[in-house]
Amino acid sequence: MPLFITNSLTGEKEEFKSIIPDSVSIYFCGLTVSDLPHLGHARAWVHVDIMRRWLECLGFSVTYVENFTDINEKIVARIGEAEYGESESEVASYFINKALEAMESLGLKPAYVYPKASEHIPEIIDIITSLINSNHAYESNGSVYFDVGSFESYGALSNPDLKDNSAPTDANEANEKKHPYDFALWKAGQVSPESIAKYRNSSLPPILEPSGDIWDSPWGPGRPGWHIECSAMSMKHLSNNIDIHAGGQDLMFPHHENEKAQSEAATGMNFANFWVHIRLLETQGEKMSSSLKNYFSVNNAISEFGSNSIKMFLISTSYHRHQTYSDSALHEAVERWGRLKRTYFRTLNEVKNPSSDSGTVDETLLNSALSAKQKFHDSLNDDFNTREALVALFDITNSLNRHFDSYEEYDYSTLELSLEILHNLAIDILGFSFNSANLDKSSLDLINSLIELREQERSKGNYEKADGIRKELDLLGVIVEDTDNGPTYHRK
RNA sequence: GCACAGGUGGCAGAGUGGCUACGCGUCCGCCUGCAGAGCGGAUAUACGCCGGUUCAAAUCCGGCCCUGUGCUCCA
Repeated sequence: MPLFITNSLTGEKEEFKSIIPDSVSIYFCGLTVSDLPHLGHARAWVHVDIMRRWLECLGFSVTYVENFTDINEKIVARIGEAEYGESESEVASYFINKALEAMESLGLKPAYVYPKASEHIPEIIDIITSLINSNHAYESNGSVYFDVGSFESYGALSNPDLKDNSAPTDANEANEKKHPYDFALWKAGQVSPESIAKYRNSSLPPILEPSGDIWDSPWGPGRPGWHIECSAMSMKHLSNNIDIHAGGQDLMFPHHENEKAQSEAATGMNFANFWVHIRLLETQGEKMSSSLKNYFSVNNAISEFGSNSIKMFLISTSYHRHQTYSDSALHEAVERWGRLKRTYFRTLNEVKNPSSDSGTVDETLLNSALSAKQKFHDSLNDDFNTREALVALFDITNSLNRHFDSYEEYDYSTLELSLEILHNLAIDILGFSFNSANLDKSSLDLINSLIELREQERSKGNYEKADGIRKELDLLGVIVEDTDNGPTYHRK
């Protein structure tokens, strides 16, 4: 079964074909860095990370680019707040570092490059100039707007009602534009105090002077529009025609619609062949977002539940359906991850310290492992259905546990094969990590001697002492479990 | 209002014409010094509403209701 991806442009699941054989370009519309990344961002990241890993697994060489929007009124609004910084660029780099940290703790594969809007002003000016020259854009009072009427297929992605002349538009821009849907490519001057007032923390002194960084341009000093930044970065770091342009569902209009229009008007080429939109994470009936102040930051979530459990939660709903955050859903994810991990280590410990080999192949286990692998592949090929892929993983864990509980002697060759499959699917493709942080040698020695001591007490029947030691270990974050082959432990 | 996506058991969430979803939770049993894990079984009469097509509909068609997102800050 070949890979099928839902293309927002057509609304259909389409067979994926890359522009260049064996090579895929992906651009992901990254964060506007005006706040800490939250679980909603993590959801998009984790799903795109799996898409990228799966394409690599299919044999494609993937060039993955993810930008940071570091020019934005919301960033300006936070100047002088807490330790964020005294200028737009300082605030932006503070939050960029936070985002990069969050990505690392989520175990995401790094992008080929993380371009920043502020470092692409010459490219942005070049595109705007060519749009003006080809009559797709016009200058007005030192600002430049894209002329929506000049681009025939405007609206193909999001289907807005262009006849609606009452469409909401920025009051300050209304007089400068020919059509309400025309959008700014370049905005004259700095950010006005009024336009950031609503984003400014009310406990802070208001910013009274026009502020934010500005750059020179043929139309006078000003700032680039939001949409043109991504066009410039995508074209520079990938090409004029890329395979996949991904982002959150909330970016479809106006951001992606406008990116597509201006890019295609400028180059005459299809900007992206596949548009992929990740549906949003909701909490209590509304989307999780910085502006609604209902978010759970990635770092807080990870320190409370651990990176793997968070990932388990986020991929337990496929990317093209929205997901609801709740405590019980998180709890379920913690349990699901625990089940996967425990079976993995149960098998690994057995394979590392084999007892007697049955010498026969457990056909049930073998077939289950092989068909689960196939099911996993089919699931990801079916529009990256991560929930179905997880089902395949649990098919393997169930078969392994059943094998252990059904026989006295084990089929080690199939155990090893199953373990290898489990490792490949869970680690290489879904990006989980079975290795908890490494302990230093003295901690390991301490744990081992405590476990040994507990065994001695147990063998003497001193269960009270043994349970006390188990409790101590628990406080150290170490869970001891007694099995037929002696005690094992894992970290919380 | 317009556009798009959804509505599935206690929860969560796959499934696109006939076949137990996986899981979490709850209950019972086995195992165990205990705990945990695991296994076995049970529970859940599930498919928003109303029509239609069909031997057969959660699945296809039509209408309606509801939810979310977007409609110039947003993953």
